[in-house]
Amino acid sequence: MKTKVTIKDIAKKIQVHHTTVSRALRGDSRISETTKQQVLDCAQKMGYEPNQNALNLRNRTINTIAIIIPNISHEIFARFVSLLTDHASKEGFTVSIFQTKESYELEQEIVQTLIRNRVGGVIASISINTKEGAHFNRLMDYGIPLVFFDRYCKDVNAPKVEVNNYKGAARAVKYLKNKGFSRIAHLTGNTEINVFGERNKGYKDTLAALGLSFHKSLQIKKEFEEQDGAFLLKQLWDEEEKPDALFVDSFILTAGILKECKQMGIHIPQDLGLLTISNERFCDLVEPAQSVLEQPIEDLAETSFRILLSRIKLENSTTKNNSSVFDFSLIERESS
Amino acid sequence: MKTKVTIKDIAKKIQVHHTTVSRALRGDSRISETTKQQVLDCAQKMGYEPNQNALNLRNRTINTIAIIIPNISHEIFARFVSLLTDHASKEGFTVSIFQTKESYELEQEIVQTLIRNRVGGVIASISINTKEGAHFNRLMDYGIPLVFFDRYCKDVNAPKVEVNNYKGAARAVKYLKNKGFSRIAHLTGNTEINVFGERNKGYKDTLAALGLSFHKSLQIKKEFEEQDGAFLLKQLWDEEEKPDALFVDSFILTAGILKECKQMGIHIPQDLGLLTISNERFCDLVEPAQSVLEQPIEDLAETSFRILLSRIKLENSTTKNNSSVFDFSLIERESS
DNA sequence: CTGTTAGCGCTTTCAA
DNA sequence: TTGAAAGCGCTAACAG
Repeated sequence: MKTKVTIKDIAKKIQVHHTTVSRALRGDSRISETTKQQVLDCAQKMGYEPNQNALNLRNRTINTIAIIIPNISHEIFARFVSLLTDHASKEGFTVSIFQTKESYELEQEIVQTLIRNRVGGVIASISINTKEGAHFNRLMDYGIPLVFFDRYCKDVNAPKVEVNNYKGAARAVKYLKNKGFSRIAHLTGNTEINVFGERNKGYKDTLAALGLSFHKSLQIKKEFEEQDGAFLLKQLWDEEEKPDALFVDSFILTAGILKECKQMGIHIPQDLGLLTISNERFCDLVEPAQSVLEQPIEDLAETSFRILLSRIKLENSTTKNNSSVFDFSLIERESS
Repeated sequence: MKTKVTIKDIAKKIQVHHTTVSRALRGDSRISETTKQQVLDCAQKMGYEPNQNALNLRNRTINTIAIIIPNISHEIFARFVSLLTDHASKEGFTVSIFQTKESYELEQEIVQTLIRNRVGGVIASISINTKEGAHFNRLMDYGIPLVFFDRYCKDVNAPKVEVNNYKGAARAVKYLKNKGFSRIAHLTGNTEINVFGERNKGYKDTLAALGLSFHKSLQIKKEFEEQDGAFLLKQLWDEEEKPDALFVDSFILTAGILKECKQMGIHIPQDLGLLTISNERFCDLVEPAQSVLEQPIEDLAETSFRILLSRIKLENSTTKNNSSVFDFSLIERESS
């Protein structure tokens, strides 16, 4: 208990100055082999571990990067984090994960914590309730590199790594039309957020382009929950003109919809086609197996990290704002 | 860009000593209201943020706790982390998450990183490949409080928060027998790990107690993957005496099993009953809806944090080793 | 090859 | 009510 060994302890032990110990520990070439060995042995024996806080303070450089996400228990974020951690640890970085729980206030607090900790870099996907990006701008004022992925603040000038949501939605609508559906509704989130807004725009534009007159966009302006799906379905079913297919922005909603359909005796895809944006594993296990638009998470994670790393290394390049856009993959299953 | 304001900058600005600034910032009662206001205003204006590294170094106390888990993309861990973060942030702690990816080596590295960072406390669930707990003992040597949850090292004397795996397995076997199944196989992980070992023991003992002669335990000694489930099922089906029910330790395996069953024309639960230990959402959406043994994650998270917090506060109480054990919930659905 | 000095940003004595 | 001095653990610049 209470083994807190410092370089001074080692120094005292073997009768040299603590700077010598510091040098030996870092393999400075100017230290004699004998003392170097002595120091190393002694450090080993005493169970020395460098104090990272002291190093951070001294060197003003921190090998920790932080990820800010709405909720780790969404498959897409969990997998993104997992992949990103792999990349980061290969480069000697430690990754800390922070959840906003879709709260603007919490997001601001988190960013403040990161500034105080002077983290080396930040990768973020903003909460559904975030509109203003002042907190992220402060982060960059402090010289902390920032990269957005998926969801971002329009008023923050940071690199973005994202999926082409407009194109994806267009593809979804075209696909559903080809499958014989013509009354397609879109269940989405707050369209003031880039991802939902662009999907909805892609949806609307494509309906128009294809000459489909039915259109109905329902927004959920908070964190998605299963019951929202059930609620929306009932609402749609109460109306005079029902949809014959749904383009859904989250599998959580689809889960609620599926359960409600079972209750109401709605058959999928005969009565209602479903196409969901989702990276959930097990989408193919549900009944019926769900068609999905999948994000290329590997690409997103790899690219986000690569861009962040380059920013961290050339600490000052504010100039070019290299962003990346990838495409969804459409996976056809039984639900459409 | 490059706004790094320190208390000295503020001090210079308003012509006082930097210690005065420090005091004012922390609301020291001995500072006059006027200077206090001046300092606060100035700090605000200059965008001052305290340097947490300096604080940590100075105060030797860190408001960060770390969670070590095998893989964040397992629902149970994701939800545990999510809940724990909530509790921690309420108490002013920041949570960092680390994944071992079921690698012993990575786990050791992570623990070393945490020692170097002098984190305030650690909550851990060990990797499948970890047998020795020397690294965790070093952590405690450094005076860093540790609490295990779910999976732990037997040779480390730290509080443990877990589920009664023996009892859960016993309950599973009894339940399956009551449902009319008699040839029950157990698909599990490395039984040298506490959770798998105890489940397997509970399984075997209960078979014996109930007078069931068929018993077959298959272990997967690495991270579970879907294909393992398919593989194990085929293996079981090749044998002369087939099981009529499976007690499965992870939904990932069950996913593989379900797909293989579909291919092979095995009907569930008619040909084969299934009961899985799982906290996956959407277990009720798959076909057929899966019966599960669920862990009380809320209790686990809340208790783990509470114990850790008490350890952090009374930094020295090595004496009483308060652990907790909870029970599984059995949720019956169509698969059994 | 090794020791001295100074300082990263902050707080805590001890004096005034 | 404020200032001066010292130090948390470490490294870098400059001597020797």
